[in-house]
Amino acid sequence: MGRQPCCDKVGLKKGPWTAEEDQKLINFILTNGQCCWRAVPKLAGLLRCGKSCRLRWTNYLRPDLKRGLLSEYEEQMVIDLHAQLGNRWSKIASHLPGRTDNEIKNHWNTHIKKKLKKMGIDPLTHKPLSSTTTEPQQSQQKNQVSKGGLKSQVVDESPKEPETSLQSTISEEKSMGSPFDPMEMMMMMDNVDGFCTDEVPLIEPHEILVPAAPSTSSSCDSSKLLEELQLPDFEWPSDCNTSSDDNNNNKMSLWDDDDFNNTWGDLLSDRSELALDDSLSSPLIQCPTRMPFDQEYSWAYI
DNA sequence: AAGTAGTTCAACCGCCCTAAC
DNA sequence: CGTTAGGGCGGTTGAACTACT
Repeated sequence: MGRQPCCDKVGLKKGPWTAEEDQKLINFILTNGQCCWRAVPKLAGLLRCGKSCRLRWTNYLRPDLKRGLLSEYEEQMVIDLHAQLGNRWSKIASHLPGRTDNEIKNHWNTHIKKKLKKMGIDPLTHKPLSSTTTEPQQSQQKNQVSKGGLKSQVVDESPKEPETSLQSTISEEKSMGSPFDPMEMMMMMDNVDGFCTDEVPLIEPHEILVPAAPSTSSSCDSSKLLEELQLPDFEWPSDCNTSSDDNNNNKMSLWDDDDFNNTWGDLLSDRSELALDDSLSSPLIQCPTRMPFDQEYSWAYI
């Protein structure tokens, strides 16, 4: 007896997301926070499976995402964390604010792997290529194992480190005499960004945007829901079409980022065109208090 | 300019884990 | 305690883009 599919795939759309779909998803999550993903497509009016919505949100639409290539810092961080954690991309990503596991995985496969090979380092073992077994054998092994679903064995090819904290793994790394000192890196990032990534939990948008979401919100009645919410003062520009608007820049300083402006800005700028419920926009604009995350965590690392 | 090969990355697939029943 | 559903994760795919011939 196999598992039932996560959703009824009949009639569901696949492939690239359109701007309209993005906007629907964004509006829904801004309004309701992240609730049951399975219900999201239905409630948001999307012909997508819930999983697809979650992926789209976490990998692309989340406002706290950095876009663009990884910096030198981040790249080095990924390399070191990979040496410690293996292909546990989500764990690696959790140490890089604004980066997704998918993004890091892709970057690893397309850039870092090559880079390491060029440097004569085996990307799997992080040891000089000459001292490791040939890669074809390893990757073959890996494929066999992963297809068999025995993930614990896959992990074995990376250094043994089941669930130890980064701190301890870092000390191991230090004792191994790695030229790269991740602790130092963390300290540096701490200084640069004003927080230590280890200490700051990644903020989920529902925590940010719907801090007072009532537990009885199952009905997803936005007008009622919004009355109960104390939404942060996002001050969405009422008219984003005026591109060189300084006020807008100030208002959007949290996400002072081209990509953000290209995606969210564009999407939100034509809210009216899609005949959105006014109740969606007004609380966001009128709510007087700016949330603490704004100052403390600030997405300004973008 | 056209064709081909290589590269990138968003999205999908299928398995695993875990909480709820 | 077994079953089920939902969410999360890592691996893979394929369309779009770029570089090269």
